[in-house]
Amino acid sequence: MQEPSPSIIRAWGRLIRTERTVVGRIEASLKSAGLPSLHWYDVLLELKRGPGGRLTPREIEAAVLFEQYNLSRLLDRMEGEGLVRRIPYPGDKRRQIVEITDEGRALQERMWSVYGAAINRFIGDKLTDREAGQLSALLLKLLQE
Amino acid sequence: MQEPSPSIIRAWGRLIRTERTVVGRIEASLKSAGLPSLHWYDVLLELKRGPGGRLTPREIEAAVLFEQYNLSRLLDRMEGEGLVRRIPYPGDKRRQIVEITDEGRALQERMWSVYGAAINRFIGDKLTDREAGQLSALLLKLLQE
DNA sequence: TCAATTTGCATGCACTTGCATAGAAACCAG
DNA sequence: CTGGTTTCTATGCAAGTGCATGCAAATTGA
Repeated sequence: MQEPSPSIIRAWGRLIRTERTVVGRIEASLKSAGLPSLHWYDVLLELKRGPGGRLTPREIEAAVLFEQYNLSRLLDRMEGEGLVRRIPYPGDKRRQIVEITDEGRALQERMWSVYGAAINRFIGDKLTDREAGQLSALLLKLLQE
Repeated sequence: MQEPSPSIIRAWGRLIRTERTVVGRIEASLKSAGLPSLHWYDVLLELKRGPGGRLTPREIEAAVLFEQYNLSRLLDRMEGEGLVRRIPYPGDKRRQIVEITDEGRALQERMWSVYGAAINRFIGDKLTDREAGQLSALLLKLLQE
């Protein structure tokens, strides 16, 4: 095997470590405010953005990169909390539509007030907009293919 | 709350998504080679680097950013597989020393041949060394504090 | 048109992680 | 010293995740 170059290895290590650290900090902010985790937020936000606050599980899955079975059970829990509602998909009985409830919208907003502040604190305060743009561009290269 | 700027939000989203995607690709490489996960590798590598192949759990924890209870149980499993050995810490009966075994070293090497190749493929092929350096520098800023 | 395949979602089971806390040893302040 | 505190590791229990597979509905193709 051709050894990866030191700068590549370093970048990879930093990517993992940084993600873990920043996610940890942000999750801690949410938790200490008594709010659920980022996964819940991701789903709520996607739904809110979807047409009429609705998406199919497959669409959510693609947007947030969860496994099908994990999303299925996450939706169970969120439905149990009254944050989303599953309704039948007209014309295809295999599929379903997930719709965000008013309660779900309210939670998304409450979460954003904490989450947004955490993003400011743990990212916004550390990078200029220009640097953030550079970072996004570099990360995009890794997503290719 | 002061809304985070769009470029900050975008960078944050990319960070999570990229990490998730690349980790997923690399884990898939390991799995399809019948090898254990990155967490195991991280522990093996830290130990191998430690003096005499030894570290305390706390040292490993700090290096790899695992939770104490998760590391404790991961070490149980690794010890069960004969990759690692726990030995008493002289002079402090609360503590312990974890030592990598020959089998552990062998596994670390087998994993690296797959892992290193995956890093090349999923990162090395997508970034120049110069870009990797820029990425590391930007991520380092996020780790500060 | 209908058998075979694919698609969408759910679920049993084992494994892993999070949380709280236990228990033992070491440390520290008076 | 010694009683209270801190440090280090382990663990019971609940929650979350991965894997394989199930079932039902839709789609495909000979």
